[in-house]
Amino acid sequence: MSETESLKVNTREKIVSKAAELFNLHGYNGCAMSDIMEATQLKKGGIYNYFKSKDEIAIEAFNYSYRQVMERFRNRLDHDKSSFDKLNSIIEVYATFVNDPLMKGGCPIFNTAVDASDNHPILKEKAKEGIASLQRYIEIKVKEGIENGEFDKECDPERIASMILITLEGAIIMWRVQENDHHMQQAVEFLKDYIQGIKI
Amino acid sequence: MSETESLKVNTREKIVSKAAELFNLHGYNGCAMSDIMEATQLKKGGIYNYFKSKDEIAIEAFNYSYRQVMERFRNRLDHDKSSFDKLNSIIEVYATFVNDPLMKGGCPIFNTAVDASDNHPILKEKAKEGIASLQRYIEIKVKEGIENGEFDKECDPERIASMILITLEGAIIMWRVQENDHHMQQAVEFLKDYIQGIKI
DNA sequence: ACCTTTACAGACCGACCGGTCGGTTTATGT
DNA sequence: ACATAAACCGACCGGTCGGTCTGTAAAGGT
Repeated sequence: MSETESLKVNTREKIVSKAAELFNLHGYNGCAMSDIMEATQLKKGGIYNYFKSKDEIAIEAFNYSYRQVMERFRNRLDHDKSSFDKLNSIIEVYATFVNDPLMKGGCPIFNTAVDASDNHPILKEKAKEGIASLQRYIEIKVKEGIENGEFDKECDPERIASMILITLEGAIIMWRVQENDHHMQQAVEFLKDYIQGIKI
Repeated sequence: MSETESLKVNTREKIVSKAAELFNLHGYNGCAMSDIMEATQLKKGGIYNYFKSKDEIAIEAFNYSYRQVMERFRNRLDHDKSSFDKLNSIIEVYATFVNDPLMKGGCPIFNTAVDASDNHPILKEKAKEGIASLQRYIEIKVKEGIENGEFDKECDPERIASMILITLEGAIIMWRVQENDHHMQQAVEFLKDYIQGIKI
């Protein structure tokens, strides 16, 4: 029983993780069920045994990716003492996304947002909420920095979080199109200066 | 004869301009021939009388959009005397894209880049080249500013052009997802400060 | 040993996609 | 008025999509 269940969970998880990667690389419409079938080495029946629709897979894949992103942040930020280091780490984690084999195609939250902004209301809403909570996450780090005297009291956490997200998002797009990470390097360099500038 | 020809041209142009709008809003795959048929009030045969494939329409639509973007820049920048004003205008033109009924969905060059970065090599290449030339366009304005003594000789035109594009691109994405232009406003505000900073 | 449940296969379906093509309407030159 | 050609229609095609359903093999419980 427990053996069966673990097998079930593994198969299901395999579908989700493979689908998450495919969706991140090619988008929702750009990835057909046949692609997921090939990636998971399963046939139609095997997949639809666990999910009732492609939508359900996509939503679960997004949740999976979201958790992965947040986990990366937490793992990395745990080692940082100062709020400044935490902001720095957020930027660096994003920069690593673009060439990371475990998360091909850049940040899945951003990619979902771009991909689903038309033609898929449910995913779009999830991406929208994902980005909003990402922004809150950064805002909190800035606020903590203000409270513990690291950052200038006059700086605007909402604005700083917004600029970080905008810049990284833009850089990821540029990287995808131009096929080199020159823009991303520049974005990282700029953002590091930027947060240096709010230090007291 | 001339009447016939003008009708022909008009129909063809109507297809291109409507398709350009649809592609900009929903992407290549997100816009079916049936959508273009509905928008142009033509049936299959009417459209395929002018174009031999959807691809051909898409490519011509991109060229059309590209010309429109550049025309806007030229029209606006003609009124500007200084290089600083020209840079300012570029930023403002981009900002107006997001709510402009004549170019719904933001900058078509950026949108094509995002939309076609997978799954459509030809369009991707065109968008890639389009963005590259957009960057050169901005670079030239910066260089002119350096030469005529407006901007700091030490500033890096390539870097500045890159930051402008990254920031605007990111802001457009944010606007599309979050459905408000708050991020765009912030990006514009930031960029105006940014180019203010390179003034001598 | 038998029965139930689960995991998976794969044939099949209707909808829709981009694209073709023969027919019909409409405008033009003579 | 008539012939010619361009503009346009709409039925139709092959292919692919997401999704369904039935069959089967294996595992587990009793």
